[in-house]
Amino acid sequence: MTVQSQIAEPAASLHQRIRADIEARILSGDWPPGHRIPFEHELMAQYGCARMTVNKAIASLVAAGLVERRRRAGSFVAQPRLHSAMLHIPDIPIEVAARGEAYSYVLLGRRRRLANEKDPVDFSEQSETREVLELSCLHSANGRPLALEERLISLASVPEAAEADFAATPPGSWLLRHVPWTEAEHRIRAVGANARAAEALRVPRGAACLSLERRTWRGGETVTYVRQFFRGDAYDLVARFSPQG
Amino acid sequence: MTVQSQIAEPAASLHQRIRADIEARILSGDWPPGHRIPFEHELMAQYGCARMTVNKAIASLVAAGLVERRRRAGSFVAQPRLHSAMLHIPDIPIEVAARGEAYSYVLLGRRRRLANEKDPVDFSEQSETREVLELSCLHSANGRPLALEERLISLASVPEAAEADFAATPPGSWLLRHVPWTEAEHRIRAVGANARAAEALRVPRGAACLSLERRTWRGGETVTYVRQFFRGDAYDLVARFSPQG
DNA sequence: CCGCCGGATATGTATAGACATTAGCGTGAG
DNA sequence: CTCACGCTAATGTCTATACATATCCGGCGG
Repeated sequence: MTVQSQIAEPAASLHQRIRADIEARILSGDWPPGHRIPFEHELMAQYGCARMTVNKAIASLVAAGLVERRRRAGSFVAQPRLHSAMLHIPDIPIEVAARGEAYSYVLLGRRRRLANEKDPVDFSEQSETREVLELSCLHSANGRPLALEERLISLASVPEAAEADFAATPPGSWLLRHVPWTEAEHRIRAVGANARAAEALRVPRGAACLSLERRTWRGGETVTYVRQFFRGDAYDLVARFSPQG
Repeated sequence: MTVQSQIAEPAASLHQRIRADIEARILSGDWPPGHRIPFEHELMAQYGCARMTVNKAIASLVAAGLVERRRRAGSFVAQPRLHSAMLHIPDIPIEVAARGEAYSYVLLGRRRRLANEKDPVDFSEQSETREVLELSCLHSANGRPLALEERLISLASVPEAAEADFAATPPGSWLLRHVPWTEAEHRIRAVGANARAAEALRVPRGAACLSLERRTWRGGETVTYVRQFFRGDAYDLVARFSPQG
């Protein structure tokens, strides 16, 4: 439990400040999923305010899905939800299993190197080392190639990744479980298979593939960049959503 | 202003009931965007409760993006936001214009007919008539074909569509502006261009295209089904999002 | 006719207290 | 030792009140 040393934005109202303080603790990983946040009466004492004020702050965190409350037990940091109602970050093994198919996976390459200008993401902002882990792997369902994945992981953001066994666990699944993220961007395109993808996916060159690029941030820091080529005939992305969050 | 004749769910708490009542008025179109909802003191009187209770109800509608409040002026139904922070329903003319390109559009076909079993959506649940408007059109940017669109509009849900001039306004843009929706589902795939798409988009057969299928509902009722084939080399979908709405 | 100013008004925030509800936990009975 | 029961601590809801703050609107003066 670290000292309350957050940047402490000049939030307008007290309940916003309380909310921001708690949110910062959660997003920083200081309070991991499952952690019990202080009781209302403790926060009341800490901030010297009425319970309604604390309640309003926590209620907005509940609305945002960051916190879950249980009577008598307390309020807890929610488990990160892999499925947002919107377009989510798919965990391929889980998706394949959900369709009742057998998932398999091969690690094709693993290299530790310095980031350079040709990389599709700029890792240099965040650290001088700029070390990245470059991985490539192939996901299959029922023995049939499904997706070729090429990934960069920032070792400045995720030093533990250097020791992870990506021959056993796909890097996407590992990251979803070990690294909280605050923002992501998908870029989805249809492309013809290049030589490398054609060979890995066992399709003719030029066959339609779905290219899914994703950048993921934690705070302002790039965590990972991934590009996945899916066989066009074997995968589709589905997103169900409403006009307002 | 219709009589309060909603289904009136057995909501647990008073502020939830107030919220649900207002939400129902908004989603039904009874209170259109821009409409001023009753003042807090009016709702207080109507429900015989304290202002904090009304306030809590309206605050949750603000959080959901359904309502905007202005001091001294009152609370208003928010304009539907075309861009949610997530994957939104793209309005192609606007997207093309935003890239600084010249948008053009041709209506290729328009037919009024009965829905049948071969349609990718089941329109039969909602009405006996099952009449649909079948449209096809081509979107271009700088004179270059961008997307071939095939669409079904339920005339039971949107009778006004029968009179709309889809030679002048693309059906997607018209619908976004005229019909509120409560839920949508995207299905995104990479496919090789079929004969029809190849000709319209002026690409070789089998060239990679992004297929975007979308079903849109209002309440439980299907409003429209659309399938768009984008040239793979001319379009990509971008979605930026956070773990929780 | 235009612009400035002040009051009225609706929302924004916060308080202190009250009662309801639920579920964790310890205790006592079997 | 185990199970059931009841106490109690936590959240859930609501009230009545207070003051702060932004802004629309009308009126007054130039």
